[in-house]
Amino acid sequence: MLTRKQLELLEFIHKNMQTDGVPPSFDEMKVALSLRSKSGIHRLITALEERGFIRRMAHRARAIEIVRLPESLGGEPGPGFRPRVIEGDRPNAPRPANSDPITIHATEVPLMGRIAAGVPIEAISHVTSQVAVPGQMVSGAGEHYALEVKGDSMIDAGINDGDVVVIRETQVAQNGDIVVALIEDQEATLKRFLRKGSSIALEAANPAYETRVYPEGKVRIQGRLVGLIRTY
Amino acid sequence: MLTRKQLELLEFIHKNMQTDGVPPSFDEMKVALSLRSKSGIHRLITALEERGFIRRMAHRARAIEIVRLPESLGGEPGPGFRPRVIEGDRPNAPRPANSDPITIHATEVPLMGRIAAGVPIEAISHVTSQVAVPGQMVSGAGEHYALEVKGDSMIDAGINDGDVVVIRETQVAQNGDIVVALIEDQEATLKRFLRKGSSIALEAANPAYETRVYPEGKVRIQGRLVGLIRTY
DNA sequence: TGCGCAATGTTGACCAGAAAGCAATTGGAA
DNA sequence: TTCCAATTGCTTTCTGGTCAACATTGCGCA
Repeated sequence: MLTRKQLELLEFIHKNMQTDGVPPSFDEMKVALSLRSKSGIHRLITALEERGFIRRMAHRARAIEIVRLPESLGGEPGPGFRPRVIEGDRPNAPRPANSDPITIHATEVPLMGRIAAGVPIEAISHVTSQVAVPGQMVSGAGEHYALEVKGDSMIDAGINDGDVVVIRETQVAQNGDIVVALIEDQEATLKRFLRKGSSIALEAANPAYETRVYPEGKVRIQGRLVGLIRTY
Repeated sequence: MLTRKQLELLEFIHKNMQTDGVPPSFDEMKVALSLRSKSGIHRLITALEERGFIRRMAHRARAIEIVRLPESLGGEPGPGFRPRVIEGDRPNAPRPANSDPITIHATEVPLMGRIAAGVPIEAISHVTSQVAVPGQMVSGAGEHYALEVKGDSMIDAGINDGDVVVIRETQVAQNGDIVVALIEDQEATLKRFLRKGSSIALEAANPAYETRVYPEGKVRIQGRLVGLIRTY
């Protein structure tokens, strides 16, 4: 599955994680493989990702994670590794009867009901079902849940009626974040968050809706938008 | 199940992986089996893949993986063997190490590169990685794949730059469907499909882009949009 | 014995990927 | 803003994989 160079790099990353605790930077890898340019490393990394040995986040320093090791290295990936085996049915790609379940990097989050993106309709209620989401969407810390969007007030942000949004639970938000906000402990709504002095503006992404401004105490952030899933 | 030659090749690949850590190239296999041509190897490899003994990626150097070995070679491919094990932990919800696999209704589809939603950029290329998608998105028949959207021409349809779209392979489309269309066998683009008599209009969802009309023969539908995944 | 057929062997052309380098740009973080 | 890491574009060289066409071998069977 891997070429010599790819294997060499994977070994190096693995060793580095064991000794240093962190993945190496591109420059460190460059030195380790005696290259003069990082772009070579970049390509090897891409190849490793494509082959499913590592996972990474773009544009993040040292954001590499070893997902599996080739048999020849025969070891477990890093400590704390808990593979979550997900039985994925893969339509039209019949697996040989004897093969193991295919493992997919995904997670399931609870669908907690609907959220208004126009006039607030109803507060977050109970779990209605589970939705699978790609793993990278919920990476990092925090609890996550999903909501179905009702209304068209966020349409200019590419959030349509019927979309499912994935929310990370948090009490804080930065200017410009799209958040789930609970207004006066009553109504939950999905809006863009803007702090203006001591008040908070909740701005729709649709000129037909007015921005509403509340004093700080009236609004509680419940979560921040981290993903969106739409099925046609 | 296997012919003599196929078994011989499989044995060689296995030995090679054990000693070198990497699968042999076609040329190395050619030498090992005393052949004068790689194409014989190509056929044997194809046969082994068909019979489920190996897995591979087309057009990739040394991209062979042994999935199982015939009983005559002693069963298991080796300790530590784990097909496609990919991390999928749920942050803050650790499970006991010995827990059973959790079944999630999800599927993985190959990410095939980028697609222009503005001016066509590049045709669909090769697999860059895999993305997990909710099961219901790819239900029904057909092969599926994912593309990363470049450009803003579908922005009024809620498809933004950087979104990942999930495509079901098909050669036909209905009026109003959003499709991946290959224009003059050259450029792939994501547009709304509209048939007007014997010509086909590919319409952007952004007033800044013109609708382009082609004679029927110039446009080939490659797939239909069935889902969208966005990570913030 | 000779036919059909599948597996195998060979050649050679062709194209794509792997690897490497340098330069320029973008993105994130301090 | 400044720094550093990561990404991307482009080029070159070499290795590796694909494919079509055709020849050969060996086996089962009428």
